[in-house]
Amino acid sequence: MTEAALRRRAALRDTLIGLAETRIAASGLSSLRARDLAAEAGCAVGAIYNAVGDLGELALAVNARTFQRLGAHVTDNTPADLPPVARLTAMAQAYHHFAAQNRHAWRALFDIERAEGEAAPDWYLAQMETLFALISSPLATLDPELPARDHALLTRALFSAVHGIVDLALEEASAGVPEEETDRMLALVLTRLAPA
Amino acid sequence: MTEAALRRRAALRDTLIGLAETRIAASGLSSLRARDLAAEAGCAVGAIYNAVGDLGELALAVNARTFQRLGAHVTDNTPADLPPVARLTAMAQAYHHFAAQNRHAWRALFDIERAEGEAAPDWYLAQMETLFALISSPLATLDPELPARDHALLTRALFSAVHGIVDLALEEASAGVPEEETDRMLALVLTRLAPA
DNA sequence: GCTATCCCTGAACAAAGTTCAAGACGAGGG
DNA sequence: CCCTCGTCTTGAACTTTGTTCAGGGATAGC
Repeated sequence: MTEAALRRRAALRDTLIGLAETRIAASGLSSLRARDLAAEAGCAVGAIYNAVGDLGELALAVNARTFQRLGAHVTDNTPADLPPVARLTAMAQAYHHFAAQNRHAWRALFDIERAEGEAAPDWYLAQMETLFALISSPLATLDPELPARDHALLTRALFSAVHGIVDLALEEASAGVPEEETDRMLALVLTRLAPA
Repeated sequence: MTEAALRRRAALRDTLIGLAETRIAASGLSSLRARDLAAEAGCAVGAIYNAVGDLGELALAVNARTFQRLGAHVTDNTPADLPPVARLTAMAQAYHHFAAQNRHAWRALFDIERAEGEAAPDWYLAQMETLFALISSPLATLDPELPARDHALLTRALFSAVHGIVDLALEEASAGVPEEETDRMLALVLTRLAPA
């Protein structure tokens, strides 16, 4: 394959990822449709399968971008000079706000179903580690006595707990649970979890 | 419609729910297919749509049963005479075990996507309340000073946190996270959350 | 300018949910 | 016992969607 052909292919790939990102942000993962994409990108349906493996791969590419944005958002909204509990709370609330403002894209992060027993892709695990690392350090400051094993466990647990609270809150946001309430929930839980 | 016809219809409905339950338990929500069901039930595809509204409704019926079983499992595996923190831990671990032993059915509880902005069905909310009530009472014992508002918030938050921990743990169970580790995580979190 | 290669096109295929015209069936009356 | 009428059942057809592929067209190398 020649240079120019490779570039054309890559360009189409980028166009498609961009379109997919917009679509997912606007209407969710399930609104990703091959024919729509082809129409928007001005190419034939078949061309999509030359640029990306299939729609699932396209969704994964969007998820990779979303993960980046999520990580950046949390980092940017977590002042470095806060005491540990406040830091953890700020991070959790930043996570919450990102999820609330990017519902569809955020949902898509967890809605892609892997085939039974298939492992998560490496970049996904790496991104998870990045988020875990953010949690890990204030926890260590807070409680230097904690055995390494428990520390790792608690890190994961904290992330999962925050994720669960945000998940169910947004699930029922239609039922009128206001965002501040969720923020208070997060603060409440983290405050209680924090002191050893 | 005559008596007998109504009974036949109800019988087919039950058959279908049973088949759907088995299928979902074995291979997950996405393995529910109209043609397969018809073949197994020994009827034509069209007949399904006379017995139940559509496949989504069938999945909801299965979820209602799963919710019953989940509630019973948690209740049955939570000794009444434990001190509050131990009670909460026992409940969380019972929740975890049910989810682990009934992965597909449990997943289906949360995998049905409601249309944007549509409220959850009443029986779903009622079942949630039942689970919340189980959590609420040991929390009250533990911390009678907590304002009612915070108490309600903390109840929801606790449930969500446990749910999140179980969810991510099972998600990555393929990556070799053993069940005991998750049980320890739950115990760790609840122990820390408990004392005010 | 020729040829060989590879890409793009869009029609076709394969699932899957859902609908519907037509026939079968059963209940009630003659 | 048979006819009639309404209802249920049937399975083919329609729809939507992802994916493939044969064939035409462009492009690179000579």
